[in-house]
Amino acid sequence: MKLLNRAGELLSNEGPSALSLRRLAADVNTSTTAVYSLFGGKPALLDALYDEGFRRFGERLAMVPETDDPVEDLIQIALTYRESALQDRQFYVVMFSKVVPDFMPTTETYIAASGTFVPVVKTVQRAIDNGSFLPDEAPEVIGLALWSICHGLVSLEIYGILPPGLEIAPVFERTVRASADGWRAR
Amino acid sequence: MKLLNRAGELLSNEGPSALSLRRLAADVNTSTTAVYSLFGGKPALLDALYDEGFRRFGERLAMVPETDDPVEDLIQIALTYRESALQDRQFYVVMFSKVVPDFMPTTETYIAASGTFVPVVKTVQRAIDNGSFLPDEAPEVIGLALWSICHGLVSLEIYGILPPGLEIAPVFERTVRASADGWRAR
DNA sequence: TTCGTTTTATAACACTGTTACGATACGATG
DNA sequence: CATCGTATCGTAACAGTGTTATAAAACGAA
Repeated sequence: MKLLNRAGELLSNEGPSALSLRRLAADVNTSTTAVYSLFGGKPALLDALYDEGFRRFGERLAMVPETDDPVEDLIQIALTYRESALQDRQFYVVMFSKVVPDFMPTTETYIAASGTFVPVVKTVQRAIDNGSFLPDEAPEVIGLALWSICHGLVSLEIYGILPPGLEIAPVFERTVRASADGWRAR
Repeated sequence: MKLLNRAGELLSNEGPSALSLRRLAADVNTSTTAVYSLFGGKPALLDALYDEGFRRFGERLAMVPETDDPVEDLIQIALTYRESALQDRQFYVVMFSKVVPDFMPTTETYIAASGTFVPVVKTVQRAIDNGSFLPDEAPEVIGLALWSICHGLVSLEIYGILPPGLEIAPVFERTVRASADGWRAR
């Protein structure tokens, strides 16, 4: 579908505010009505982009190889999280921020998006089975903690709210490692 | 200024999309031009709200008492962070998310907002001096890590992206404690 | 071909932020 | 007190947005 591709381009190249239906329709030589018959409106279009964003995201996270050191695997997943987000930052803000007021993903696409989180929980489970992490805490909780650190740091970075002059990449890695250490058996 | 108060109310009660200049002007029996002569436009109004939001935020964080256990103080700051954000969640999304496309705070108000972060760094410094945290890492980095965890978890919570049926408050606290433990001397 | 459904284009509606223009109000200066 | 200058305000218009009613066109099946 040309409309969806162009919408992704507009979003990536010029940001959410450039994604107007008239602009989008003109770019692919059609009319705004097409968006309504094919998707159902702008929220539905955003929903499709949301879905596409999580698809790419999940693809990249799933490509992180599985070693016999699950904690190190988590670190690599986290680093991949950041790289993916920065690579598709306009998609990222659609997925994790409120660029369009009142936009909420369909529960259907939301559930599909939640699948992105599964590999993290599985890796945490391996770390627990491994004895690296204490079994006191549910793997979902530990996974959520690591997920939140990634999300928090990356969104602060994308929005430019981080202290200036800070070399973010190494700080990100050390932070993730420190947080993982917090769950470690000792 | 009645305009700013009403803007805050609209933002808090009905969300960012209800904050239109005509609506706002009508609610205080004036005209949209007032916003332009008094503030300079909608971005400038948002800037004022941004400032107000960080002022409240910083006030609450500064109210956390200082004990002789700086690590515990950090935990309390984090819990206060979450409570404050949830209490003024509409302000929070203006401060930390992109509810209005292309809105960026003035560097002036941005610097003022950065002051909110100072108590965190100071408390981390006390924890390092105390011997609770290793001196290997700059206090800004540790502070940023804790700050990011708060931001990440809270924004996921506000946007409803968290796993349903999850009791968030205790998870939040355990997560923050685990992350603080990650920096601990051992 | 003919019928029915889907997709499309045009145009309008209601809404948004913004601004030019003129009127009003206010405060300090003469 | 009068006058001037500035700041504020109201009306109206402009350009842009998402959305929708209506009608035309395209397409596939009978």
